[in-house]
Amino acid sequence: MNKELEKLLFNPVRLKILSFLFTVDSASFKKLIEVSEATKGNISVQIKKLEDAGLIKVRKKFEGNYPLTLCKITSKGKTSFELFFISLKSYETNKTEK
Amino acid sequence: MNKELEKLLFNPVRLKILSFLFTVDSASFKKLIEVSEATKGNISVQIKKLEDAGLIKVRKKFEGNYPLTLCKITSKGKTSFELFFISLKSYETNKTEK
DNA sequence: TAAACTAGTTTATAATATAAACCAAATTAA
DNA sequence: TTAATTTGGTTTATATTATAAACTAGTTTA
Repeated sequence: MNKELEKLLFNPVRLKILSFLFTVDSASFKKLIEVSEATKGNISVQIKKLEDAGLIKVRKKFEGNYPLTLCKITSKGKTSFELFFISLKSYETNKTEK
Repeated sequence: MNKELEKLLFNPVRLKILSFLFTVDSASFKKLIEVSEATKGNISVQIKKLEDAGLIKVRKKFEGNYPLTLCKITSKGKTSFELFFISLKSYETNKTEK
């Protein structure tokens, strides 16, 4: 996994978003606020970063009268998420060598 | 695990340092540069942060004619490191719920 | 029609990461 | 012997990032 990608995912808010999208495949802006416990402004920025990196796809539409932002994980997002945890393992396994 | 601590460990360089100290119990500044692949300035700052948080203990002495900075993980550091990975699990387990 | 709410985005500021510059002393080379 | 280089760091300047606050644009309610 490349450095850029690791840096992107080494952030609680982005990792929570991606982690959640891994399970549900699609979620609203509102839901992501709830899941990540971050502010709206923060979520807005982090969604954009994940989108720019191609890890999620964002679709904006209207639900009734209100705007609705829907986020979906991409296949790149899925493999990146998995790779990230594989790379984390190398930190953790030190524990067993104590 | 509290928010401050999580934030402190949600950083590749600091996590690598702590992770390594978990295995060896004591390491030099030089060794930590090698392990973390970060610059001297960066390591210097991150060591201070880990020390301020009480996760590592730093001892400065002379080895022959040269200064030598030795870092050692504290018991708080050990439990923090373990707790951090336990909390990460909650992100990762989403994968299985797909 | 004014107040409050929804669903966001933008922006200002504070915090952080990092490289670069620096320091003090030791070593080596000229 | 003195100038250049190396060691083992620290400090600082700058760029990046995170975040809250302010804002946008429209909707609903009273």
